[in-house]
Amino acid sequence: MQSVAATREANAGNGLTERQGVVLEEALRLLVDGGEKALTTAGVARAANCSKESLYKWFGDRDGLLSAMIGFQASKVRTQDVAASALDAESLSRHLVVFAKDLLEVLSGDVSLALNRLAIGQASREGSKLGHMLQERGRRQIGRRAAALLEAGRKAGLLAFDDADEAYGALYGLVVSDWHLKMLLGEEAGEMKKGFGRKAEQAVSAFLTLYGKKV
Amino acid sequence: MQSVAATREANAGNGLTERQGVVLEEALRLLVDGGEKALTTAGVARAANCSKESLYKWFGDRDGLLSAMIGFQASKVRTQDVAASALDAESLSRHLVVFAKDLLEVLSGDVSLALNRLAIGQASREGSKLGHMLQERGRRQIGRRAAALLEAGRKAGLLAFDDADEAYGALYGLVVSDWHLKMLLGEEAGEMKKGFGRKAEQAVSAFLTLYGKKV
DNA sequence: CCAATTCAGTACCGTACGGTACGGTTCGCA
DNA sequence: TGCGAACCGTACCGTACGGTACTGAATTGG
Repeated sequence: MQSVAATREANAGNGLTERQGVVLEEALRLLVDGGEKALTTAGVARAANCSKESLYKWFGDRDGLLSAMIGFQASKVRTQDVAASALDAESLSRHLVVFAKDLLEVLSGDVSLALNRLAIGQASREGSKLGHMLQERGRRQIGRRAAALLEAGRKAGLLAFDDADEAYGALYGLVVSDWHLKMLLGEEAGEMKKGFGRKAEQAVSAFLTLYGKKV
Repeated sequence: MQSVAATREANAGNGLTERQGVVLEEALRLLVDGGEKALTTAGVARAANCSKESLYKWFGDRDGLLSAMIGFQASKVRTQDVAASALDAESLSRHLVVFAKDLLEVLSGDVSLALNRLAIGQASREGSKLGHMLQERGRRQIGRRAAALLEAGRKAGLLAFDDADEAYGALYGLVVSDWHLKMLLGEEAGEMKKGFGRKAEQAVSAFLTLYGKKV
């Protein structure tokens, strides 16, 4: 995720130069370390060894910088699709557990938490532009991966549901419960991560109880 | 919830004078309307017709004001306990649906969303004091109500679970899914509220499939 | 009727931030 | 070698905020 290759790809996808990518990386680090309050234009310029003038030239204003940060980070996250072939009950369960663990890992990541906090903090005013962006470019991605997995399960006769969104909502809720909110509120994520594996398996087991086709 | 009686009770519980309660009420209104950025000391003083000096005398500093706002709001929410007697399968289900609807109503409330956004925004620095406070005085309350309900269901032989926290986590996840996050990110809550009833019933139905004792 | 307390209203101070302007430097290119 | 674009570093400006100090009015208790 943090590799130079991923960064370069993200730049290309957003029409950013490499230098600008480095600056955004540094801005994200500042945001993760100190929250929105630490994300000042002067601070970013100092940390990235660039001038404030360049920041305004590249990103317009502070909000433009925030948007660029979200877009930049989102374009670094690539979700590989699962081969829809050869699904049996056991492999479906395994895929679901992997998905659940990935979901928990993503949601508990430093940068994800920081960006969500940022967007939530700005949600009151300004029509929640950042919130929509985060929703669209972040959650939609992982939602599509889940939808594909669920659809494959149904096609293979292993899952039974009418509304895919409803089924996904149940899966998401069983996996995440209120952990995301707790982490957003500042609960130490370090100690929670140990329980992710067990939590993911329990959630998938419950999900299959609800939506798995009886055998 | 917004009645004068509730306000007075909240004041008494926190050692606040009536005047201070009015000020906090006004501060909450500012926060709901304009987010944290709109919650300036001068703004609160102007809106509440008090002096900044009084604000600092009563609450110490800005953080003290924020803490007082959370404590004030939390002490206005009273969760009535359910009579543990006369539980049959149908009444348990009904109670669970009511709980689920209440939960969704609370989480989608203006003040709740604003305070959660506030605490989340401050979670990066400062050891997330507000986050813990919100967690302790807000979620714990409703968590206890749910725990009591689940325990009553188990005592009556209607529910089967080993770990009450795990069962509550499943119930919470099924009910809330990712709606809370979406609302925190700024999704219009107005249109969602119509679906609360159906959502609550579906969630309870799923929960009973998982944890209801077979008959 | 007076003294003490409380508080509203305002003015004030230091600071920090967003945004702009400018001088100096590097680098690519003709 | 000369030229222009890009850019760093810094200085600067206006504003807004947190927090403090002061003044005058209202209230209270004796």
